[in-house]
Amino acid sequence: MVAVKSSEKSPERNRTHVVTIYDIAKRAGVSPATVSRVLNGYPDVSLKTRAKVQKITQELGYQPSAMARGLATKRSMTIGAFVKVGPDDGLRHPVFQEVLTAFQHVVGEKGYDVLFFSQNGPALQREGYEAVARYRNVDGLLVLGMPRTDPGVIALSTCGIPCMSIDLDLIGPRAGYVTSDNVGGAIQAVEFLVQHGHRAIAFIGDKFATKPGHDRLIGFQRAVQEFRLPFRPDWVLDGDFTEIGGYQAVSRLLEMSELPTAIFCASDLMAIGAMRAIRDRGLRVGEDISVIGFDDIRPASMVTPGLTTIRQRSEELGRRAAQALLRMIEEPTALPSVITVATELVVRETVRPVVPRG
Amino acid sequence: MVAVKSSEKSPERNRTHVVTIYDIAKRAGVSPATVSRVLNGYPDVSLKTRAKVQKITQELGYQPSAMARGLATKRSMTIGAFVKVGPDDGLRHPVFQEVLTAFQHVVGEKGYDVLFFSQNGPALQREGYEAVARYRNVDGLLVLGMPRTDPGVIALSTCGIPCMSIDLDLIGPRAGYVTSDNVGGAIQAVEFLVQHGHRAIAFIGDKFATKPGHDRLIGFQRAVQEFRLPFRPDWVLDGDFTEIGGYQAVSRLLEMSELPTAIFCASDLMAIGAMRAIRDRGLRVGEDISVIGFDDIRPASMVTPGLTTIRQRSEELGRRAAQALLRMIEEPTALPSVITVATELVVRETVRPVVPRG
DNA sequence: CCGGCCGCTGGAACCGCTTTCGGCCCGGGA
DNA sequence: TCCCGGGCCGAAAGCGGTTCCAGCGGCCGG
Repeated sequence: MVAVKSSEKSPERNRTHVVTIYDIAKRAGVSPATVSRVLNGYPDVSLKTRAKVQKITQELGYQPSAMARGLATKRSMTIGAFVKVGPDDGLRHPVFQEVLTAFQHVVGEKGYDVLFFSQNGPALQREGYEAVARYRNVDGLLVLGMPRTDPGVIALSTCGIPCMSIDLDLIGPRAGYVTSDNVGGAIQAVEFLVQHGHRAIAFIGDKFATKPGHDRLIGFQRAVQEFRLPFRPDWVLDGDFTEIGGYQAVSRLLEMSELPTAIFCASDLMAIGAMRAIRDRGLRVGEDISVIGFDDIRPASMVTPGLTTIRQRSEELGRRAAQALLRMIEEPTALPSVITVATELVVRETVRPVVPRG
Repeated sequence: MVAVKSSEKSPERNRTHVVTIYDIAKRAGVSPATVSRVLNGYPDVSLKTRAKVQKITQELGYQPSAMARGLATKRSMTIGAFVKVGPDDGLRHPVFQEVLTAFQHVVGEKGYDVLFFSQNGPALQREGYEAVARYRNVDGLLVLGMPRTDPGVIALSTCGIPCMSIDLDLIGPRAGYVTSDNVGGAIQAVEFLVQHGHRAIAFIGDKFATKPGHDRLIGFQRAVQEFRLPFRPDWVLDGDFTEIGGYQAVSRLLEMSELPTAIFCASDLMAIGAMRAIRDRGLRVGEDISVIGFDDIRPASMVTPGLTTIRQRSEELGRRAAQALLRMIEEPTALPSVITVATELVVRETVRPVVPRG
């Protein structure tokens, strides 16, 4: 009898039946529509009904379902993120970490969660970026450090989903981006070197696959021109934006017959590699060869001597991207924005006045 | 006429109507059920129908909807992640980054994406962790570095959703965790110090809010006992697991009348702070005072002298957590596992043989 | 020759929630 | 007194899939 009773008279307490708004409705003697209304805070419900529904909602331990809601609403309160993966990239890259935390913080306040797409998943491999984003029904997209060489990534700019990218110039009707003033920052770096008497300056960059790499080289060249420095093509090397790459590039550089007095590395990681290369060569960084980096990642302040560098305001990058994205999501007519945030010179100890060579 | 035609004769091409399996079904002259079957690769569909449906699916540019599928299926192919936020935590913490990338990599292969819950969102604040996880219908949970002081976090261990945590001992019917062998690692560290003749050893830890902090202290104490070292309570200090905390703790330490010959820091960040404090005090790290850290984060190899430390195999932590989680998700009867992964000593330059004091 | 099984397919009931449309009731102005 | 408008609420049609169940025809064994 007990068994019968429990399975017939209170079917809503069955096994693991999740409680729905129908359960609430039945128990409160109202319609599901009304329950939905109070749950969503619509105004046109009498105080009495509202109170009753809320009470029962509590009692039953009701939990809404994002999937059901999303299906009906066509909004998921989710931001999808494509972030570059690689040995020194993605979650592993200090700049990106800051960007991401800041980003998540501001979208989080509005109730969004962020979904990291796995880039080795079968779906992405087969269907491509846009398909995955659409599949998950994300309200917006963050694209972080992805290479511009991937056509699938470029396609995101025209897919209609609001989209902000960082370090990649995706623009489209619903796509904008934010980036540091990389060329300005590079000029800043060279200028600082020049102020210390350096005129023989090498540049370590990347294969120009990334926008920052490209822009920083542009900035370097522009500065060379502006300050009428000698330009030596064999002094611009590829360091792949990694520590080891920087090490190798500078090792090669130091074997040349004629040496620069300063090295501008387009990333701190490369700069740190460069510093090691210099030391391994028996030279002193600062005294013998000045080094300046770019990014101002955490380790820059930890190494000795402290790395002078151009700081990216990563927290601001993330914040601005988030704000712009939210705007695009919330007002369908909002135009996409391209935002560039200024860099700032942080001087530590790796740049010293040039001393005349023997 | 044209207008009429386009709005009456081909309603499926209306505005932005997303194409559904019904559209495919109609066009292929089959039922939606059949379409669903071929889309999901069920075997019981004739080759002819299958081919036709696939062709039309292509033509129409059909995209499935995760929300609809999830609603019907009760699976979301999503792993939810709660990761600690804080100035030196979460995405910003080097160990966690490795863990996360590895984790995402392995779950990604199985088609899962990972959803980072925003911890400042209104929902989480109001409803709590479990509610949010349930709301999003995640198939599994990753809990990373969350404090054990939060009852909401503890509750996750019994919420029924498969759950793996790292650096936090959540266990329950569907909850396990993976952690480094923190006490073993700490013993390893002390042992190495002892082998170099050190007997006066200080310990910098945290407020014991975190499991790693707690366990490393336990390990330290156990080692002290084992090697019959003098135990000085005033030589165990709180460094808050941050660089600045380590700096401050060691600064205080160095003002004492009697100094240890070596310092064991329960994290590399603190160790790096410690190194700076030692230098600022006019002492040389290594020569005057040895330092050993824990974690082996990237900067550990970048500072000079290179930091000797106990490495956490973070990549393995993430991988194992992912594997265990997948197992729990895929086989409902799988028992939760608690996994501990061994640490490994990496010797660089901050530990030197003790020299007798003046 | 007939019953039954098997391969294939369609019908339809969900999954849990939102939202439009309209109805009911009540108060107030004409 | 009648009508209109507004506050409150219910019915029902989706949103896009999945899956159980039943049905149909053909083939095989008895």
